[in-house]
Amino acid sequence: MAAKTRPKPDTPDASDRVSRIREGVTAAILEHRLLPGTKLGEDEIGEIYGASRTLVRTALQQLVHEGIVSIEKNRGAFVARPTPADAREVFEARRLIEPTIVDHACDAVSPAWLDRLRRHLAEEREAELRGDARASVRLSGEFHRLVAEMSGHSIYLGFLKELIARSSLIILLYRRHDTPACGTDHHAGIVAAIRKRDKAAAREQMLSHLTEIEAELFLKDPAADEMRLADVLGA
Amino acid sequence: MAAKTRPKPDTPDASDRVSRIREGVTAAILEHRLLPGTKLGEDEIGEIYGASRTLVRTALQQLVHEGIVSIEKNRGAFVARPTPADAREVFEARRLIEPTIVDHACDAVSPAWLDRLRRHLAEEREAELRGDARASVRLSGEFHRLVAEMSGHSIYLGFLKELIARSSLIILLYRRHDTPACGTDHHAGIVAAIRKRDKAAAREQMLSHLTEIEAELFLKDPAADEMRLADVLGA
DNA sequence: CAGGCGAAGATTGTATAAAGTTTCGCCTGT
DNA sequence: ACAGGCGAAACTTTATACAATCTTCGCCTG
Repeated sequence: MAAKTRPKPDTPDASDRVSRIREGVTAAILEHRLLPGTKLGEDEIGEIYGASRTLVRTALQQLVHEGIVSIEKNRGAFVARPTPADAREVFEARRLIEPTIVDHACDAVSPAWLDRLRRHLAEEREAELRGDARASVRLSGEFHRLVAEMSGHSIYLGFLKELIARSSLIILLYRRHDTPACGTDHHAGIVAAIRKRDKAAAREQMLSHLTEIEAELFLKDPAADEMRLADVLGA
Repeated sequence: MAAKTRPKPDTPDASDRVSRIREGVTAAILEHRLLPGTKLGEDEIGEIYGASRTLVRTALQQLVHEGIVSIEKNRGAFVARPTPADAREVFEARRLIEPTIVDHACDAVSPAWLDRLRRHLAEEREAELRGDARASVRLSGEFHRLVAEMSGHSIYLGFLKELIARSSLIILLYRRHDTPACGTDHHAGIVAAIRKRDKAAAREQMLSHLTEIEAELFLKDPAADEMRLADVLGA
C-alpha cells in the first residue's frame, strides 16, 4: 500500500508561487511591518516577487478570505483595519474555540510534540530577551497555531489561523500600553498543563490567557467605525 | 454626518458577476444537484453564466476556501468529497459553535426576527409536504444560517456558512437511510426556545438536534481516506 | 483666496492569447 | 492477445493587452 493514494508529487503546501506571495505578505502583516490601511498595489507586489498580476491577485483574494486584507472595488487592496466590534467578536470566538483545542491537544501529547512545544517556548524567550518585537509578535501567534496543529483538528486549525491573523492586527491597533509581549509565561503554563494531560487546567489557563490579552486592549463601546483620524488628532 | 463614511454606492453583496457565479454553483451543490466528485470545467461554467474564465476561476477559488470545491493542480476543480474524518470534525465544530450562536440569538430576539423565523418554518413545512427534497435540503441549512445571522456575530456566521455547506455534502454522502429531512420539528422547537428567550433550552435543543443528525450518518471509524472506490466495489 | 470643474495619470477589472501539463486513445512489438 | 509506449487533444495555468474607473493635480471662476 502506498502511503498516499494521491501522488501529489511536489507541492507539500507552498512550492507554487502564489503561496510564496501569500505567505510573504502574511508574514509581513503578522510581524507588523505592514500597518493597517497600507495600500497593497498589485504591480508593486508583483515586481517584488517577480510574478504577474494574475498571481498577485489570487494571493490577495485568499488573504481577503483570511480577514487580513480588504479589497475595495476599483480602489485596490489594503491591509485590513479591524473595528472594535470585530475585535470583540474575534476574541469571543477564540475564547470559545481555543479551550476546546487545548483539550484535544492533551489527548495528542507525545514526546515529539512536547519537544516542539519546548523548543518554541525557548524561541519565544530568546526573542523577548533580544528585544525583537517583531519576532515576539509572530512567535506568540505561532504558539497558538502550534497547539491547534497538535489537536489534529483541521477545521479548528483553519478557523484559528484566521483568528490569529486578525488578532495580530487588533493588538497592533488597540493595545493600551506598549505591551512588551503577551505573557510568555502564560504559554509555559499551558504547556505544563498539556504535559500533565490536565485538561481542566489547560482549558482554564488558555481561557484566562485570552481574557488577559483582551483586557490589555482599548475597545471603546460605541460602534465607532473608521474614526481613527479624528481620534488620534483629538488627543 | 453621513450615515456611511465610505460611499459604497451599489453592490450590497452580490451585484458583481463573480458573486452570481459563486452563489449559483453553491446553490447547485447545496441542493444536491451537483454531486461530489463532479468536474467543474471552467469553460463549461463560464458559458453558462456568460462570463470569462477569469471570473469563473475567482468564484471557484472562493468555493475552495469554503470547503465545498477542491482544486487539483493541473486537473481542475471538482465538487469536494469530505472524508468521514472531515465529517466528524465538521459536526464537532458545529456542536461547539451553534449552541453559542442560539444563545446570542436569544438576546437578539425581536418581532421582526420571529416573523422571519416563522416564515422560514412555514417554507420548510411546505417543501417537505410537497416532497421537494432539493428545497428541503437547502432550507434546512438556511435555517441554521438564519439563526447565525440573528446572532449578529459576523465571525460565527462566516464559520457556520462554511460548516453548513460542508454538512450538506456530508449528509449526501454518508446518510444511512434516505432520511426524508432532518427534523423540521426540531427547528420549530428551537424557535420556540428562542421566542421564550430560554437560553438553556435553546442550547440544549440545538445540541441534541445536531447530535441526532450526526447519528443518522454512517461514519466508519478507520481513517479511511479516499478509499471510496474499493469500498463500493468490495461490497 | 476659496471652491469647483476638468483633463491627465495611474490603477484596477476583464478578456484573450500563449505555454505547460495531464489524460486518453492508438499503435507497435513481443 | 496483451503490455508498454508514443502522440494528439483538452484542459489548466500563466502572462499580456485592452477597457473602465478612480484619483490627483492644475486651472479657472466667483
